[in-house]
Amino acid sequence: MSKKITIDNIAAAMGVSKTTVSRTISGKGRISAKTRDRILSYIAENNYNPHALAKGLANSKTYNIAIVIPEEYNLVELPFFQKSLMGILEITEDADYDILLVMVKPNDITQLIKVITNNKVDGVILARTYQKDMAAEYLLEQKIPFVSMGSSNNELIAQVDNDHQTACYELTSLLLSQDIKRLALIGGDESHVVTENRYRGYVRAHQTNIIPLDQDIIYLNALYPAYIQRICDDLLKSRIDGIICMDDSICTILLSYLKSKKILIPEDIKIASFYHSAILDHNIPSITSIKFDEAELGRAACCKLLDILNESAKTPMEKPVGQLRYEIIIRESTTKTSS
Amino acid sequence: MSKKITIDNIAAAMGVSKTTVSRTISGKGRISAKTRDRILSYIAENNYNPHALAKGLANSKTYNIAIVIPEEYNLVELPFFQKSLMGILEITEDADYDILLVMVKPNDITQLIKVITNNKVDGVILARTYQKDMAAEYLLEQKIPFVSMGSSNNELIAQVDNDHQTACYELTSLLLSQDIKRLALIGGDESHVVTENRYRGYVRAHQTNIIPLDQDIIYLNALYPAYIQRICDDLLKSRIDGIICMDDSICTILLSYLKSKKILIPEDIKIASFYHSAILDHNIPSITSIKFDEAELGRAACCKLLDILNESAKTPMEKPVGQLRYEIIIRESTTKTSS
DNA sequence: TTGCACTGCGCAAGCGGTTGTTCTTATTTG
DNA sequence: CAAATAAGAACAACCGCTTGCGCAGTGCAA
Repeated sequence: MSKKITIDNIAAAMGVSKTTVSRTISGKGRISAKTRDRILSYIAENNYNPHALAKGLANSKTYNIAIVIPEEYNLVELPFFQKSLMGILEITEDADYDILLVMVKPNDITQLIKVITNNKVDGVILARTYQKDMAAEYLLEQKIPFVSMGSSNNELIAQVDNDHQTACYELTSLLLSQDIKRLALIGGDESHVVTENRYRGYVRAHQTNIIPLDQDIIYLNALYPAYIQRICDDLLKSRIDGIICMDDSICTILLSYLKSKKILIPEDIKIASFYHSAILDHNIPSITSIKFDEAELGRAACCKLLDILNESAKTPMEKPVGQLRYEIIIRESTTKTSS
Repeated sequence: MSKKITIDNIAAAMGVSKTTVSRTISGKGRISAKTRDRILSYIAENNYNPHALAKGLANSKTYNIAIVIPEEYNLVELPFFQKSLMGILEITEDADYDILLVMVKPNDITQLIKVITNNKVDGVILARTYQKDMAAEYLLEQKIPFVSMGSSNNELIAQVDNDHQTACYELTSLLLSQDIKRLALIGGDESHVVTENRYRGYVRAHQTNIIPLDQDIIYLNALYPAYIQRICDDLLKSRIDGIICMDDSICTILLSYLKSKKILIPEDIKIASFYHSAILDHNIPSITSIKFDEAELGRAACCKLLDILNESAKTPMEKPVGQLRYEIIIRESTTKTSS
C-alpha cells in the first residue's frame, strides 16, 4: 500500500460522502444494507484503520488509559504487577484501548499531571496507592475517571482488591488447626489497608479458634532487613512454633537469617507467607503461601475503569467482576515433619 | 479553572489571532517581544497545555513511542527490563514523549500492528528481540522508526547493547588469573547473539591467558532446570574448579542443586554469573557477577530512537551515547577461601 | 391527490492545533 | 523623500474524523 488510506479516500472510491463511510463504520446512522456492505468489504480489503488522533480529536476520546506506577518495585511486587498488567492488557486489547505508562515519584506526580492536562488519556489505573496518595487526590479533584488497583482507605476511590482479611483468616485458621498454637505474625507498613486487613484476619482466626492472642509475637512495620532480623531474634526467645509473613520479601530475609542461625524449617518453626512469588521458587524447603490471581486483579481493575468511562456515555458494561480469587498453596514449610 | 483552555481562548483574551499564539509557543514565526511576553505570561498564569491530539493531528506526530514487550519475563529479565524502562522514561519525560506499552506473543504481533496502523506512535523500542523477530521484520518493512534494546543478528536494525564479549572476556580472565584453570561455562539459547558474544569472550580469554579450552565443560542451551541439573552432574565428574553462568536464573538453579549435593561454594567450586540480579541478593555466599547499567541501556535506546525521529526532520540530536557501562562485582563466591 | 413519516445520504461546521501566504505597518536605504 | 525591505500579525486551509441538520425520494394512510 502506498499512501495512507483515509476516510476521504474511501468515500471517493465508493462514490459516497465521508459521512456515509463514518456512519457505516460506527453503525450509528441509517445506511442501506447495500452501501453498507460495499463499504465494509472495501474497508476490509484495503485494510483501513481510522486515524486514532483524528478520531480522538473529533470525539474527545484518546482511547488510551494511563497506568501509574511507582519508581521502584521490589522483587515481589514487580512480578505481581507484571501479571496484573497482563490482565489489564487482555481487557484493553479487545476494548481497543492502549496503555500509557506513567511513572510517579513519592512526592512528584508531574508526569501524571502532564498526561492529564495534555489530554493524552481517558482514564487512569493506579497500580499502587500510597496512604496519602497525591495521585488519587489530584485525579479526584480533576474529576478524571480512575480506579485503584489494590486497597486504599479512601472510599471515594473506585478500587479493586483481593479479600486480604479472609485470605489471612483462612491461612491462620489452617495453621492453628495444625496444632501451631504460638503463631507469630510479621507484616509491613501498618498504615497500609492491606496490612491492616490481614492483621484483622489473623486476629479473627484466633478468636474463632479460641486461641489466645499474644501481641508480643505480632510485629508490623517490618520494612528493613535489619529490623526483620531483630524481630527474628526476639521471636526465637519467645518459643513460637510458626510464623506468618505478610510478604515474600519479608519471608526471604527471614529465611536466610533463620538459616544462618541453623534453625530448621519446618522442624523447628513452620513458615507461611503471601504471594507465592517466584523469588521463593527454588527455596528449600518450599514455602506455604497464599497465591493471588494477579491477572484477574488487573482484569477487574480495567473492567471497572471501562465501566466508568462508558457509564457517563451510555450502556453500563455487563462484565461482572466476580470475587477475586486466591489460593492457599501448602508446601513443605508447614507440613513436612521428617525428611 | 472551569473550562478547558484552548489556543482560541488565549487568542481571544489577548486580542490576537491563534496564529500568533501558536507561533509564540513554537517560537517559529516573527513575533514582537512585547506580544510574545504578554502571551507567554498569560499562558503561564492560566496554565495552558496544548491538546496533544490536536497538535498531533496537525503535524502528524503523536509524541508517544511504543515499547514492545514479550508476554513473559523471568525473575532476572523482569527487573532488568524495569530498570531499562526507567532509563527510557528519563529521556522521554523531558523530550515530552509518552510511552505506550505493547505486548506481543511469540507468533502474534497484532497489537503492534494495530498501534502502528492506527497511528498511535511515532516510533518503537523493542525490549526483547527474538532471533527471528516478526516485530522487527514488520517494522522494517513498514519503515517505522525503531530501535532494538539488546543485540540482534540483523545489522539493518538500529540497536543498542552492552559489550557482552568484552565483559565475559574480562570476567573469564579475572577468574583464570586467580588460578581457576578448569572453568566451566553454562549459557542459554545458543542462537542468541548475547550468548554467542559471551562465549567468544570466554574463548578469547583462554587464548590470551594461554589456557587450553575444554569443550567438554562448555554447555549452551541450558534452558530448563532438569537440563541444568544434568549439566551439573556431568561437571561434577570433570574435576572443575569454577563455573561461569551466563545468567542469574541458571545460576539460581545451579546453586540450589549444588547445595543439595553438599558442594560448598567457593571452597569446592567458584561461581560467577551475569546480571547481579536481586534474585541472588540474599544468597549465601554472595555471588560474583557482572552488573550492567540497565538504566543507561534504556537511555541509550531511547536517545537513539529520538535521533532517528528527529533526523528525518532536521537537527540531529547531540546526545552522545557513550560506551555502555558494566561492572564486575566480586563477591564471596569466587574469593572467600575460609569462613 | 395531498400529507406525512421515514429512509438514505450529503453539507458543512466543528475538534484544537499548524503553517504557507498575504496584508499592513514600520524601518531602511539610495 | 520616494521606494524598497523587513517586521508583526492575520487569513484561511488543512490534518482525518464525527455529527447535527437538512434535503430528496419512497411508501402509505387519509
